[in-house]
Amino acid sequence: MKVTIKDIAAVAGVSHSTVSRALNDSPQISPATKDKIKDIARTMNFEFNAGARSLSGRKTGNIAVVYQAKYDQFGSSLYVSQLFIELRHFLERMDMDVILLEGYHPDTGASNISRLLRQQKVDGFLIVHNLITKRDYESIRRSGLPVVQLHMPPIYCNKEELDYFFTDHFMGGRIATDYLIRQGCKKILTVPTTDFDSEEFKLRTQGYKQALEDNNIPFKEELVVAIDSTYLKGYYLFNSIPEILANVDGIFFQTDIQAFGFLTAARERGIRIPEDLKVIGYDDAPICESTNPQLTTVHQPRKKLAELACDRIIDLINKRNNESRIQEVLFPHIVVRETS
Amino acid sequence: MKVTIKDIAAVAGVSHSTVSRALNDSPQISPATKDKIKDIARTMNFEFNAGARSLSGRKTGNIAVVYQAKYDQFGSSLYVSQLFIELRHFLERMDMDVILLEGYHPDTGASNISRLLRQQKVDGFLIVHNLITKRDYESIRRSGLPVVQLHMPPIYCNKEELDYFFTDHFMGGRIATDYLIRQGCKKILTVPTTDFDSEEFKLRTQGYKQALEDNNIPFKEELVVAIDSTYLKGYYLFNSIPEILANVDGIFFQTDIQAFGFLTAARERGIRIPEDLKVIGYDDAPICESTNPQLTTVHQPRKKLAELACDRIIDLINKRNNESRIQEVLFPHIVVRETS
DNA sequence: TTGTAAGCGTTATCAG
DNA sequence: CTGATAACGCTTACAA
Repeated sequence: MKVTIKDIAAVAGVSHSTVSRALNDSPQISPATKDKIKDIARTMNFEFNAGARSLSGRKTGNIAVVYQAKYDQFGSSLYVSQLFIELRHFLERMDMDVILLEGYHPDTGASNISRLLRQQKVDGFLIVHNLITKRDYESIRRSGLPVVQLHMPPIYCNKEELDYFFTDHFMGGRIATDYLIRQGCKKILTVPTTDFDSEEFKLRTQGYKQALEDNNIPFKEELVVAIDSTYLKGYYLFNSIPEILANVDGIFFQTDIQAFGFLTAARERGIRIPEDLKVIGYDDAPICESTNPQLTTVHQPRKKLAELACDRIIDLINKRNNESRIQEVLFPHIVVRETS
Repeated sequence: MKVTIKDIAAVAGVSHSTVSRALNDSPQISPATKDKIKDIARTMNFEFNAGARSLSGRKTGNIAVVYQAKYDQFGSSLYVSQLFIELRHFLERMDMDVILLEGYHPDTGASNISRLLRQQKVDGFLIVHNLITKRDYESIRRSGLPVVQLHMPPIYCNKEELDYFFTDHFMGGRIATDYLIRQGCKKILTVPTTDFDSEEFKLRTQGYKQALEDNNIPFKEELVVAIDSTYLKGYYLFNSIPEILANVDGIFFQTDIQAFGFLTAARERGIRIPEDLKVIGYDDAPICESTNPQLTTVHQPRKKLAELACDRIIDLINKRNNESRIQEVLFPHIVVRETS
């Protein structure tokens, strides 16, 4: 039923090792036989048996994408889920399958990374998760498998030891704030999220501070108000901090969904945006174009990020340019729409 | 470095086959040695080598989840992505890894199902996709691997041949409409999506018709208006069909996100909901609680669905109760909130 | 109840 | 350039 290299060998009248070499493009096979064998393989609908291949020391054809499930589909996880679509997209093009999982078993807390390593199920790790243990990074390193860290720096591992592709969250916060200042805002509120595990929001807030300083605007602690990354919390911001909002002329929301909720509430109250108050979001989620007015936001180059990460991990798997780490921090940029 | 059953055998002072049997819970091994071996395996941090295991005819430990990527994160794919979280959740508890992929290669259109089959990379298929070819279903059947169809019936395969777990979309449309009628609505608009590939919306519309008929309300073609499953299309419904909306006292949106957009527009126009107009959505997405007023909607039992499907595929993989198909259609139910 | 040995499909080493 | 052959780690008759 299943066709193996031996079946092909029989048809081609050669040994199975010749078939293996031919299909793996070994230089020691003559072009003629190579072509013949490849033809036969194609017509017989041959695919390498994944188990056998991995057993005899070659690739599994699988990449683990390790992420952190957050159950709010509308918060930061929205960005991650979009990023994931891009990742799978590139990997599929390279004929890699994706094993998607969380870092730790939901019940036992056992490390999925260490399990996959011992099972030898994958050829590399793409990590979109900042809370992987030092121990796990070390296990991966000992195994010799490649890791690429994505989106955010790890907390329990020195990032210099890794290949990584991040977006510059500090710069994101800075350009967002600077943009509002250049639009004439003087009293700017920033709204990070209450997801305190994520370094990214701290960085955006630092960028916010930096922009204020650059423009000689004194920083005020009370103008940093963290709320959950949900529509509803954005919506009810007027209820939770009315005095602050009354004295503000610009808001930098650190996720789009918060801004979305806020915009709805603002319109109900007749607040004119951007005339009375300018608003900028973060992520450039598809939802931005849906708001009314359409949301000005900070775009994170998720597609580029995914592409770089996939190219890199494939290179590492194939031992190309693997003597040194590649570490890139991409700049976000502002997408000007109607709220600013 | 990697620990194998031979290493364990050496420590335990038995043969590697005894170790294999013990760890696989073979009845022919004495409880004493079994315990001893399991202990050693645990302390040595042993895991079966996935490649070797699959080669020698046993399980890969992988399940393919085949879905259809839709790039609008806020439409029907939202429901699917939530369903996927539930699926992975259950499978992870059973120590299965998930290979998530689309049915067909984005560039070549080659079947991923047929590839996985030939590569022998997975133990079973969970299909959340209605456009898989007949040919692929046949390949799976020939391979002897289990398939469970989820959420929606396949278009190119007779569903009676499969194990499946669906929600009853017809009934969903019917109860939604019937509920509006019992709230006093007489002229009810329904808004399916323009995703014409998906049978589910046709079924919901049929359910809508049935409810009208049950209540002796004449069906009118013009009261079925398909729009994209986006916030914005919902929002602009007033612009696209003003006359129709003026003469309607209830709306059954077939996805929540459409209703969400509509509600925003309605409030801007001072339309009182539910007093002037009652609205019901579909899916019970997290966003429902975020709308103002909160959206009454049809809840699809996604968690239950995921659980049933995972249990079933595990049973099938282990050849339990596999003589006949299990086919279940779950009923959705209404979650009453504030728009009705 | 346990051990021995063959075999799964592939790659790699060594001859020729 | 090609063919035998061993090896990868595991399961499973078959023997004991």
